[in-house]
Amino acid sequence: MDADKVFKALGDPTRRRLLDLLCEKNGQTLGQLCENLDMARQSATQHIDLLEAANLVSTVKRGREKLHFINPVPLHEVYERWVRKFERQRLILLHDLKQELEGEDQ
Amino acid sequence: MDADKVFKALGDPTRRRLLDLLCEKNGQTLGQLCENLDMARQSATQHIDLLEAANLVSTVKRGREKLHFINPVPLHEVYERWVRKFERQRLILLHDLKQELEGEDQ
DNA sequence: TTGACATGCAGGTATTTACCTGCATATTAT
DNA sequence: ATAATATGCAGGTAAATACCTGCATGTCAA
Repeated sequence: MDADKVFKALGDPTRRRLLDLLCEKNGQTLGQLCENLDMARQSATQHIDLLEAANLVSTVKRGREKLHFINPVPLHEVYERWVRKFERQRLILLHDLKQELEGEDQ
Repeated sequence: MDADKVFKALGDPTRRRLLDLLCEKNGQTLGQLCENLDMARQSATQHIDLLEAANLVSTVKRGREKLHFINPVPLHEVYERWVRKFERQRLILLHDLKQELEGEDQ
């Protein structure tokens, strides 16, 4: 998993919209996705290229069409690497912050 | 939660390193963090500003020092909004993809 | 109170990003 | 074969990003 590519891919509203669109209906063509985007098809392609580079979307050519599918694995890995670690320390960290802030008053 | 700010903040190795440093030892000063970064202090400040804007880090002034604390809440919200949704559909989506690919061969 | 220390603020630059337009290619349908 | 359709490829531009340097401000300690 390339955390950089995954987070950068997710750090754009157009690309998150694309993932949401594919969540609603998987396997859509480029044209179908573009209907919901309000930008030139070529621009959408560039966004999709980044999603593919982050391995968040896989594509399959069918004739002249390109079908797009979500790959949830990198998001799962992001969760394992980043979220769980923070979750585990969540209460501890909040406790530290509270103590530090209280220390300020004394 | 501003997904854009959170993901953009996470989409940079220096900022993820900062979060890891704070995970190791919460409440570090700017100077302490900079010792581990290999860039000008002013550059590190700009990264920290983005982490603060994304609400991933909170700071407290103590005398001439600035202490930094992790806030795990936005990561939790990112998880709720983005990861769980995809996890839920994980097997279904892989099944869809498998079927689509098999359909290609026929 | 003066010097050392920790941080803030103001710019400047090179790279990356997010768009676009124009044209080329490949596939399907008539 | 030809026209319509779906996508690919090659550039060009404006804005955002990630660095930097230089100087200002505020705090502590001798």
